[in-house]
Amino acid sequence: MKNVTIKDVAKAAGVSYSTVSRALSGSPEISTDTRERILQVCKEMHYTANTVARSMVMRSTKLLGLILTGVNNPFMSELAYHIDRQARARGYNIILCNSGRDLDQEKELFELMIGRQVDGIVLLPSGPESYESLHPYLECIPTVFVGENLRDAQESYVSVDNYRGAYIGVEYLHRLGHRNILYFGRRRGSTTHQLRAEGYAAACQDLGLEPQYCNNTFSSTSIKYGYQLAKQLFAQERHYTAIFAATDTNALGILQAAEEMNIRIPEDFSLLGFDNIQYSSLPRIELTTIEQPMKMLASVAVDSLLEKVQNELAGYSHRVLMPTLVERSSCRALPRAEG
Amino acid sequence: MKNVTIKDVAKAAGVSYSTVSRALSGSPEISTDTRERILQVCKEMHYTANTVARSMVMRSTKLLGLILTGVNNPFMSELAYHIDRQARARGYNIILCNSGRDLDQEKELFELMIGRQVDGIVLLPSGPESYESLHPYLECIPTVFVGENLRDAQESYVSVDNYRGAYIGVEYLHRLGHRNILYFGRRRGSTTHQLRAEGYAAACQDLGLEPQYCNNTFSSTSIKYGYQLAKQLFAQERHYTAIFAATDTNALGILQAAEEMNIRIPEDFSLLGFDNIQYSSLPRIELTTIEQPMKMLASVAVDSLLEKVQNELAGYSHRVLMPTLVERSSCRALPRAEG
DNA sequence: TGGAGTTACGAAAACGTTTCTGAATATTTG
DNA sequence: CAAATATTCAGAAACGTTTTCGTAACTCCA
Repeated sequence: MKNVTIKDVAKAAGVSYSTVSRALSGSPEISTDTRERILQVCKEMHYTANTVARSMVMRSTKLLGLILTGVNNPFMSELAYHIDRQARARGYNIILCNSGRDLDQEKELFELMIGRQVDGIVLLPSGPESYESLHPYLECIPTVFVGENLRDAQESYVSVDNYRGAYIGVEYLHRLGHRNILYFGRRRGSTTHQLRAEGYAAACQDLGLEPQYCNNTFSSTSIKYGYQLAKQLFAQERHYTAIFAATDTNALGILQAAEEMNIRIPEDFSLLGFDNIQYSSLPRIELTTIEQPMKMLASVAVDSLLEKVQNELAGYSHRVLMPTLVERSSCRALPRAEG
Repeated sequence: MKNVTIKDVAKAAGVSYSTVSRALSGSPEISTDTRERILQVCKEMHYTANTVARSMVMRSTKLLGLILTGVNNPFMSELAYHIDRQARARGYNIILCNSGRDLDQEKELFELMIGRQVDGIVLLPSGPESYESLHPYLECIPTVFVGENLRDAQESYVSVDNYRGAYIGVEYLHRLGHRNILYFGRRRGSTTHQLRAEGYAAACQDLGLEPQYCNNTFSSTSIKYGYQLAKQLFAQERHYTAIFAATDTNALGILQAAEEMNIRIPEDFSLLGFDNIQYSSLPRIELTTIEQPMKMLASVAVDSLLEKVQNELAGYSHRVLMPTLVERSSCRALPRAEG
């Protein structure tokens, strides 16, 4: 079962090795009985074709690079899972690379992947700067950006409609009777965040609400930053009945700060997140949130990447998916008196 | 920047392509000035070596297969992250494959990886059956099992000392004054679970405690199963002051059931987990648990795999790491009267 | 200055496939 | 039944590298 090549099979079957190749690839230029004889010999000898050699001549590795900032992030690991499933269903395998949210590493990884002759790259970018930073590579290798909204960039991307997501979030809180909704989290830095903030502002405008923000508009998206910012926030007087957190991780930080300061959610105020990472559905967390359809995101990402791979002149495509609200128990309806 | 080969460089530099190869590989059989001239041309032409072609002749792809049941599991994604970091530091990339805890898929993936000529495989197995099931492949390709304790199998593995982990868990609860500790979760099916149960039993014996189990000894490790089993359990009278859950996911299920039935933790009973997945450190969860040192696990796994890869006749190695207790807020000391 | 030893490089083989070209045999057709 | 056509296979080229082998050209010492 070790290192048996197509030549060994050919010798054993008494044919030339090109004939074996034809038998294996299902070419019509071969008689049925010799094909079956060869297939039989292949089975007996435990022949496994050498994909590397095939890649050389076919000029296609059937490999996709998956470059992300860190699989240990629950959002990314979920995406990675579905991307692998979808890719394998299409006959591809994926090479996983963690960039650590570092633009230089990201570049290095692109070079590495290009050297490895991957057929395409699925990129969960470090940030909006990635597009600029990777520009020279993008014309060498089919790439699809996922998660980040590239707007009018000349490159394929798949993302959720962050603007609309924020909008329906505000609508939901409004429907529950909330009239003072604080937006918590980044408002610029990435298009994702910018669009969410814009959607929030637009909904407020349309519903006649006064937009409210917390002072630090550049905080990171980690739980810890959410926690620190929330601590600051809770030291001040509350003028809101609901908080709309820009990400679930931010919301988790809020939860932690609230816990420490004996603030009850949703009794003292409602909390709405964005993303629906796995954490959010855990017992005692039960975060109401706007969901990114991860499986669909992954599926569409792979599909539009492969479209580009298989059709040189396919150009780029922008796919924007609809987010949906998932209700759990971090938001409550306000009594009529306050509405 | 597209498809420039070593021959193109050679032509541009006015040398044979073997000379270019020598310049790139740092061979001493070349004069310093031609080397530098060639390197310069390489840079100008944006030459990137074709790793696939190199793999063919070197008979090494510098690729490792990573086969696990699902990266969307927090334990695995954490491990995957560190495995990638460690592998890349050693000059390897990893191909990620999700087996879905399906033995047939696992086999298929092994065959696929062997066809792809990966240098070795890191396997987070579907279960203890994997060893038997994969036996024919294991002699074809260097493999290291991680997480699962293979005991006296003739194959490399890296795992935590599950027996000892359970033991120190019981010791800890005993120190807090608990004398009635219920063991919650699987007791057989995987060596991991078997060893944890054995460690629990041994500690009870040594400390003069009566071991207690819940009836269903074959439940799965998911949150949902933990939840269902806990619901059953809480319908009965409590004879314990602490529960030792076999896995953090089981503990999460317990938390959920307790929440629903208005049982408070740690006031009504203490809860101790095992694994220290990321979830466990979240606000409102704050699970005290026995930690598996993931980073170390990953690092040792890659190291012992590469040892096997680089030295044909290295044989196998068994590495067992020490778990540690991490205290959060799901356990409390019992008042003296009860101790 | 001539032969031995060293240095620097070109030519060619090899890695394991796929596929193109051509030829031998089998089959059909006028 | 001969000629045209189809079918089936062998041989060889190609993919882009690394490395072995061979050989010019150079260096060194007598």
